[in-house]
Amino acid sequence: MLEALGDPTRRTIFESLAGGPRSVAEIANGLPVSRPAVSQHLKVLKDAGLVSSTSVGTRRLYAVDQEGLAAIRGYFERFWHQALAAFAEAAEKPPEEKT
Amino acid sequence: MLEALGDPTRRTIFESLAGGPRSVAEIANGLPVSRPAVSQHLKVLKDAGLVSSTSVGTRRLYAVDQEGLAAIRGYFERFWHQALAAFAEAAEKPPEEKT
DNA sequence: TTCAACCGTAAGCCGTAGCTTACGGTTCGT
DNA sequence: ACGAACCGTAAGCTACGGCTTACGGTTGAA
Repeated sequence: MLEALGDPTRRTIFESLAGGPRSVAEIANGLPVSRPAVSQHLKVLKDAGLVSSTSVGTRRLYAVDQEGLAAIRGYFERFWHQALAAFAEAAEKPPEEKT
Repeated sequence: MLEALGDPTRRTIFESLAGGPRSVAEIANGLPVSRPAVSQHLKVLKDAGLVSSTSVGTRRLYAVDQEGLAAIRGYFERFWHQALAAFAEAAEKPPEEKT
């Protein structure tokens, strides 16, 4: 899931969807890559559950998937708390390593 | 920064640091890769500002960098709110596209 | 001071991710 | 019914990322 956002181009595409749904051609304009490339990236993002698509006429509108974004948010939230807890615990028992 | 967490192995390493500081050899044990590989991954994570290291004797203890983690957390937090705002706005004016 | 433990870096190989071009399928307009 | 607009997928090339092996440097112990 995070590997989908690892690629810079894909992350740019994802961020361009934050302002609302967009079509493939719209996204491709303003990007230094071809339209098929964008299409492939969108497929990856969709498989990762980060975006959703709806057909409108001949166009295809892509938008950020709320659940997917929430999942990532939750991931880092948990990570954050866990790291804080470990840090606090290590602050109390300073010399206690070796395993 | 997110591209550092794109690689699965690197993400595993990062997650293994959530429970507290660890040495390179400790991390390498339990992973299906060699120690130098772990070392290289740690370098990437460090350059990305996600981990920090301290020398203890001949060992090197790596730990998650609070600031780096906070930065990522903030990134998704902002993204989340922005996406919500765009979604709410789109819910009011249904037919209003074309740019 | 010599040996062992622990680690970072260089060199090199190999798989794959990302890009482009080319093609075929839908859908709307005329 | 024909053409144009919009898009997804296949094929193929290239660059790069991740891994291993090999080496050298530093620290602590005997």
